[in-house]
Amino acid sequence: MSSHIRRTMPLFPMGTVMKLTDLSARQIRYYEQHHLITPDRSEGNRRLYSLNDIDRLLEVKDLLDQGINMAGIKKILLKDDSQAEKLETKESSAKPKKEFTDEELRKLLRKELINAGRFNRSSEVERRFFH
DNA sequence: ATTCTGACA
DNA sequence: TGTCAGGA
Repeated sequence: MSSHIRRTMPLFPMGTVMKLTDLSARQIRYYEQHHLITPDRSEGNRRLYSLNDIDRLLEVKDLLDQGINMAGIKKILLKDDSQAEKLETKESSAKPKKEFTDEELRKLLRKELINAGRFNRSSEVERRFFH
């Protein structure tokens, strides 16, 4: 019931998302313009992506690798959204999409924690991935 | 060093 | 989509 805040919490900068998804910054920003993702912004106007954003980008990459164009991807993903909303409104949300192994996340997140941890000590992130 | 927006030889 | 400029 609070997993939502976790998956929507703004966590990673562009560089990390690029490595995690294997997509270029250009592509990632392009998909945002097409409303496939809506990352938050830091005070310095830097994009901050959530775990949901990562999952969404990986779905986009899958469809892309399948030869589907932006129009098709939008149709598929935006349809998923309307369905997900109807489910949430009905109390029954089920979206188990863990595309990463804990090791992968820990490795890529360690650097984030070194920085974020400096300001946000013993944060939600640390408890989630290192305990 | 990293990311951002706008633009296109 | 890549890539470069000019800022933050």
